[in-house]
Amino acid sequence: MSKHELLIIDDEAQIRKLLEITLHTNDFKTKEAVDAKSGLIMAATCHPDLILLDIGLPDESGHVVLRKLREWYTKPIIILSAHSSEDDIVKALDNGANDYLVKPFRTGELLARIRSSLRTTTSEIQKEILKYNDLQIDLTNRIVKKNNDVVKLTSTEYNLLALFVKNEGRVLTHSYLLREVWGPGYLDQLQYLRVFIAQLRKKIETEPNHPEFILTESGVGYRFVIKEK
Amino acid sequence: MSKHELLIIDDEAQIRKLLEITLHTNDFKTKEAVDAKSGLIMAATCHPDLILLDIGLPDESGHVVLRKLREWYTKPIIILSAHSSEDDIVKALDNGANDYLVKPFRTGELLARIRSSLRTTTSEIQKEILKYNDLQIDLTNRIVKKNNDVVKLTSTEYNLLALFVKNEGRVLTHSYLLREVWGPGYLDQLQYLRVFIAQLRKKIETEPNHPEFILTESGVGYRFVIKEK
DNA sequence: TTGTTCCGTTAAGATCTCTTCAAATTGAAC
DNA sequence: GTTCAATTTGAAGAGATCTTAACGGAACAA
Repeated sequence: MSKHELLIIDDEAQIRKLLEITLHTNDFKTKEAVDAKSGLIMAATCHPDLILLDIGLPDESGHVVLRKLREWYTKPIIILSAHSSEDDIVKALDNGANDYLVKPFRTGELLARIRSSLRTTTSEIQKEILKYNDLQIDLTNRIVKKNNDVVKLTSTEYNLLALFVKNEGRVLTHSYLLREVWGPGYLDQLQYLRVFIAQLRKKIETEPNHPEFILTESGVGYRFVIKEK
Repeated sequence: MSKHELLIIDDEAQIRKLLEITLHTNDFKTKEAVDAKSGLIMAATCHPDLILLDIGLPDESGHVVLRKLREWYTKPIIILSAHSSEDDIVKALDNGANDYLVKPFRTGELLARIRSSLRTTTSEIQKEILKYNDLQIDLTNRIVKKNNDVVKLTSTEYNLLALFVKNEGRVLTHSYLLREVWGPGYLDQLQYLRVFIAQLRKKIETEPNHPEFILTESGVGYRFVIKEK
């Protein structure tokens, strides 16, 4: 689980401290800003995964900050506010806020709303593209490229490669690979593995007979490694 | 602006009536269900753009309904509940709810939260008209053109194409396509998919037997790609 | 050296999956 | 009910993928 970085924009030191402690104990990283101006700058420079924005800032209304952020910032913004009037809430939500919590808020609820917001916006986009020298693997789109050319893999070849990538650096035994890719009924079909390893190497290795990525661990299995150049 | 269709799952006739009136005057279409069982069936058959779910249903807990919905339903779910305990809220949000409103709620706020939820999940395609070489797709008006001639698509064909366009470059598995276009009860009707892919290709591809846009990923699904020329 | 074991490579046939066409069925509009 | 368009079903052939088996090479021990 990669740590999400949140930006807190709030002028009250007490609230910032509370948020910081709560968020850190729940595995989030935080950045903090005390007013609108520094908040906008910090959002632009550190690209947080989510912004907690106080609506009552000293230098400028949070509503204005929200509009300015939304000109370019597409990730979730949760409003924290002492005002609970319907007008404020509707205005904030229509200006692009993802959620609105009235102070004093319950920390458990805040955390759940943060998780919910992060979930909905990262599940769609969350592009997981891995690059190993001239080999590039896009796990969400199921695309593999070698020297920027798309490599056509069959479904079994892809499943095998994905398994290797997810266990980079680790030795995967013959039986583990067979079980995961073909199923528990194929534990003795070692030959399948040999054939498919050969095919994969032919497609993704620069020199298939001197493999750089898929190494043989004789008598045990195979290992996918990345040699940094 | 195309009308969004919302599904209301609530056992109180009074609330349903209130929601119906509020939503209709704000340009939403609604469907209604009075208990968990009919709610789940209706969600599966009419594919609403958002679900308003009461947590206190007569036949089954809303939490259970929420979990069952989230096994396949990916669009927003907003919880309406008489309970305001933090436990309930956190549980619902962590089970996949996008928002949680405590009854009695303010209708203006509800509407703003609905708009906010719909915005985040449909914001992907803001471009009005998409142009891919000689293929042109207008998602807001449901018009598709090939070489500037309007292509007549049936509703199923269009839904399929729209789904591809929204997920350009990504492999969409057979089951995903079947679930999104036909519904979760059609996961084994692979043949439907094959027939409709063929029809779509005949209509939008220059050479239907050498597809340029809709590519086959044998054993997995299909992928919509744009080859920059 | 010889034998053994493990691994890599290749290619042909078997099998699974996809495409295509067409007929049957459904459902909506009149 | 009739008509028409759309969807569903079925079936044959084409295509892609998997399976199998045969062979050669490398590593290692006797």
